[in-house]
Amino acid sequence: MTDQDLTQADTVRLAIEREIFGGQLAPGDALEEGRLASRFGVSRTPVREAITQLAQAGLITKRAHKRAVVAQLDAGAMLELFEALAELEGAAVFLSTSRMSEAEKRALKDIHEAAAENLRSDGDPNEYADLGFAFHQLIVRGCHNTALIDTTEWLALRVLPYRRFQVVAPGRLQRNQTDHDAIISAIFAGDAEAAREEIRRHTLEQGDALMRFIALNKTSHADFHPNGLIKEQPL
Amino acid sequence: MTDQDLTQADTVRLAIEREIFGGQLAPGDALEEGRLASRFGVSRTPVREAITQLAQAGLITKRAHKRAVVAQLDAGAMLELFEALAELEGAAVFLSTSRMSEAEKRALKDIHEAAAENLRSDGDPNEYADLGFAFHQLIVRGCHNTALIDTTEWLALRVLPYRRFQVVAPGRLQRNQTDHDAIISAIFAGDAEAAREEIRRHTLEQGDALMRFIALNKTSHADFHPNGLIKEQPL
DNA sequence: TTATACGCAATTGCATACACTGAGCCATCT
DNA sequence: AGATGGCTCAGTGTATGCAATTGCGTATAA
Repeated sequence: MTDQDLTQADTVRLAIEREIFGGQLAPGDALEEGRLASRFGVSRTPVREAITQLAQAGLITKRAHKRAVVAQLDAGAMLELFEALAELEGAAVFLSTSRMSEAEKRALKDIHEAAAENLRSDGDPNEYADLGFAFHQLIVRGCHNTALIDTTEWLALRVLPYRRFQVVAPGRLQRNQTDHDAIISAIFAGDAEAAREEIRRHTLEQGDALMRFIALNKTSHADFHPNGLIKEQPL
Repeated sequence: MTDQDLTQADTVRLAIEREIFGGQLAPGDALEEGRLASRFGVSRTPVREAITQLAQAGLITKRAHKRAVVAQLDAGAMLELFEALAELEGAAVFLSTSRMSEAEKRALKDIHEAAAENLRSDGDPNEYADLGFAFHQLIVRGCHNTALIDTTEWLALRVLPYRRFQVVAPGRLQRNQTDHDAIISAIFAGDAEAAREEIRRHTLEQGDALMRFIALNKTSHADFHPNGLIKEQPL
C-alpha cells in the first residue's frame, strides 16, 4: 500500500502546483487546457479535473467559458489574507503552546537555531526562507487539530506564490528572526496568550512588509505580477 | 449580466449540496456518478466535476477508483471541527466588534430579539435554529474580511449535515439564548476580547452538546449517522 | 483616431466511448 | 473445510468528438 495510487489528474495537479509555487506560473498567467494536456501527455479530461481542484483550493480562478488563470491577489485581498492568516496562526499557536510534545518543541528550536546560524554566516536567503516556512508550519501543526491545521495551511498556500519576494527585502531577515525569538520564548514559557499576540503581530507585519515591497515595484495599480517585477529565482 | 451563467456542473453541485444539507443524502451515503447523471439528466462529466468540487470542499470524501461518499465525521474529527470553528468565530467576532456598522449591529439585535420572541412564544424550533444560524453568520460577516468569512463558513458547512440535531436537545435553546445574550452584550460594549471568549466557549459547548446528543443515539461506537440508521463504514 | 459591429478561429463545456481497477463469486487445489 | 486463483461485472479514470461560447482581429462608421 506504499503505492499512493496517484491518478493522472493528481499528477497534473501536483505538477501545476509546483509550477505555481516555483514561479514558472505566475499570478495572472492563463492556463489553457489543451496546451497543458499535450505538455503532460494526457487528454484534457484529467487536466480539467486538476484545474477544478486547484480552483476550489483558491490557487486558480475559473469562470464559465473563460480561461482559467493563476489566482491574482489585489492589495485588498492580500491584506485580508494576511489578516486572516494571522488570526489562524494565532489560534493555532494558542493551542500549540500547551499541546506540543517535547520532541516537537525541540524540533522547533532546532529549526530556529539553524535559521540563526544561517543569518550569522550570511547563508543562502532561500534556505532561510525555507526555514522560516518550516518554523511556521511546525508551530501550526503543533496544535494537533487537523481541521485547524488544514485550514491554516490552505490559507497560507494562497500567499505562497508571492512569498518568495520576502527574502529580498533588506533588513527584514533580522527582524523576522527577532520575532521568531519572541514567539518561541512565549511557547517555552507556556504563555499561550503572549504567543498568540506575538505571532499575530508578526504575521501581520510580514504581510505588510510584503505588500509594501510589492507596491514599490508594482506596474499595474491594483495587481501584482511577480515575474514582471523581480529578476530571477535560482530554481 | 444578472444571469449567473450557471454551468451544469454548478447546477449539479448545488443540487447535491442541498440534498446533503437537507438530509436526503446522509453522511456515509454513496454517490454513484452514473446514477446521479441519469437522475439529473446530464452526462457523467459534469457530475464528476461537481463531485470533485464537493470533495475539495470537504463535504464528500473520494478516493481513487472508489465510490465517492458523503463525508462522515467520527467523534474526534467532529471535536476538532468544532474546536477550529470556535477559534475562527472567535477571531471573527474579535474583529467584528470594532468593525460592524450600526446597521449591522441593529440587524444582529433584531435577529436576537426575534429568537427571544420565538422562545417566549414556544415557536417552531426549526425557525429558532435558522435564527441561530443567521446570528452566527451575521457576526462572522461583520468582520468584513472575506478570507476569514469564507474560511469560517467553509468549516461551518462541514458540520451542517449534523447540526439539525441540535434543535431536539431539551433545555439547550434557553442556554443558547443566554450565550447569545452575553456575546451581543460584549459586542455592543465594544469588548472584543470578551466577545471572543464568549463565542469560543459557546461554540465549543454547542459542539459538545451535539456530540453528546449524538452519542446517546449512536449504535456504532465511532461513527454517527444523522438519520438514526447506522450503516457499516469500515475504513 | 476612436469606437462599434461583426465574423472566424480558438477554447471551453458536455456527451459518449473505451480502458482500467477492484470487489465479489465460484471453481479448483491442498 | 479453507485457501488460492482466475472470472465477471459494476464503477471509476481517461480519451475523443462535437456544440456552444468567447475574444479578438478586421472592417466600417462617427
